[in-house]
Amino acid sequence: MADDKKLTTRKADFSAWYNEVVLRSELADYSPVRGCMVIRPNGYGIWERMQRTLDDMFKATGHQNAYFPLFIPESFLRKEAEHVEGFAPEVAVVTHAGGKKLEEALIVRPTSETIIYSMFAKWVQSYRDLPLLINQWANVVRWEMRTRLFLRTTEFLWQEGHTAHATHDEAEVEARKMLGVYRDFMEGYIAMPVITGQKTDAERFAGALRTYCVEAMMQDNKALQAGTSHNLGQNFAKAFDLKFQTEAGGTDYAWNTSWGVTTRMVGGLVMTHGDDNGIVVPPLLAPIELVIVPIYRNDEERTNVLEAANRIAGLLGAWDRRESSRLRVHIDARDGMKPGAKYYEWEMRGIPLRLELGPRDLAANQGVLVRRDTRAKRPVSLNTLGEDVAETLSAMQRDMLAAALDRREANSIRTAITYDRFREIMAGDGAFVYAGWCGDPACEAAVKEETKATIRCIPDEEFRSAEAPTTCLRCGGVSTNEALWAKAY
RNA sequence: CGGGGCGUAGCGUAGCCUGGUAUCGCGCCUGCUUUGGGAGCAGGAGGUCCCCGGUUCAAAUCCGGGCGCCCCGACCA
Repeated sequence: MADDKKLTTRKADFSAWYNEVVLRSELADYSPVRGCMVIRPNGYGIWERMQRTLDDMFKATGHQNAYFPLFIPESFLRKEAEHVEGFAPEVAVVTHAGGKKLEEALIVRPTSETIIYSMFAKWVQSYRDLPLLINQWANVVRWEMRTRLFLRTTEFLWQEGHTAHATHDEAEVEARKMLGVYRDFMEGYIAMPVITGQKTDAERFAGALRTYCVEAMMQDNKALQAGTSHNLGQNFAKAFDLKFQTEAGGTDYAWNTSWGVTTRMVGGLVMTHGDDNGIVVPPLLAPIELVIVPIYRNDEERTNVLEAANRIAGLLGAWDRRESSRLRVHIDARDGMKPGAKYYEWEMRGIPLRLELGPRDLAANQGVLVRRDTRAKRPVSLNTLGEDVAETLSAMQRDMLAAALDRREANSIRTAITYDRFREIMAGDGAFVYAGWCGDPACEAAVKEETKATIRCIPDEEFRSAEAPTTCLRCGGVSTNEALWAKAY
């Protein structure tokens, strides 16, 4: 009777654990169409909070939202040579509509560079029209071979920022700035520490000059690319004739950037914080921060406890945490379900705090407060509950980031190792390995072939080792870059 | 696309070898008793056994064909 209630443990089978926990916490479900998923209210609630937070951050950095169409003329994709090569294999194409074959097939956007820069070309004439800073929230479709809930689905939700600038350097600053926004968001809200850095040519976005990324370590020591930001140079501007008159009176092609994060972040959240009891949602992203579970043995107690629960929920809901947001409180008043069963359910769903409230507590003017991350219980006075809850939530938010950071560093290797040792590590538990690279794509490819590990990025200064590696991990030649090597999702 | 597994009630499954009343658990509904870590009893609802064809008096079961899904690889946020 017990076994089917327990999750497969992370240790036994991380991949099976992930699938089960996503389904059982009701974040998402499979759809009738292969590779697509339905995002259920629990999952969408987290996404909505991610969206709202990021959207505010984009606005604060001067961006405006707009919306561009789902369908793009097939010919647009072909205008940028590298871009079409990168995306053609995974593009869904509409050939028939309105009962007729279309004269020109339409592609379902896999990303919107082509349609957006073709429109920018109409809107930009002068340097005075720059910079143009646009973001859109949208769905995109990429026909993937193998899919996994949230991590890789045929259709996914994302935001894509697209900007146009007068100079290369200005575009570069923008690309780096938005990478910083992503980092702040992931560490500050998802409590998911990331390494920032630059992609090698092999992993660079098709059509970009340079691609920057944020990479996070999951609990199986694999890397998750959680977001990317590209300096597109003038590649798309040239393809779509996005020109402007310069201050000096000449004409030049604009410099573009694009940057995006997706619903994949929800998967990152799950694999960063989840445990064998379910998911753990960081307080700032939790649709419900505190659930009150009333305990009673008869109608009279039920009436009293629920009355107290409602009073408390009302007070907490009005509790001002200085940023003038309200505590998001839910009372689980379902009858005929034992308190223990409710505990398990809310733990599976990762709700940050639980307040157990029974007759004995009321008599003592207290409740029992339980943290989801540590599952630690402690009695709290009802007189100071607002302060206690607010403090516990911020402590939990901090502790979750710290724990994830500790785990990442404990599973990172910065000392020089032989290639044989590297192979052992990648065949075993995996790790983030900081090691030298000669710069030759052939070495990078050979490592991938032999170990499944890839260069996740050339880490930014702050993440590099105190002493730079001197030799290439694979060939032993002179290292030109310190690289972060890991297996990836 | 290669390898593996699986399609039987909402979910998980037994039955298939050896053809004959479709099994069990969870969940769901009703009632009563319960409720401080996954409640108990009683009653009840729920099925194109993935699809099409064949063999047979009779097919979940045997035969042929198809479809779908999941897992592992090659491509990718």
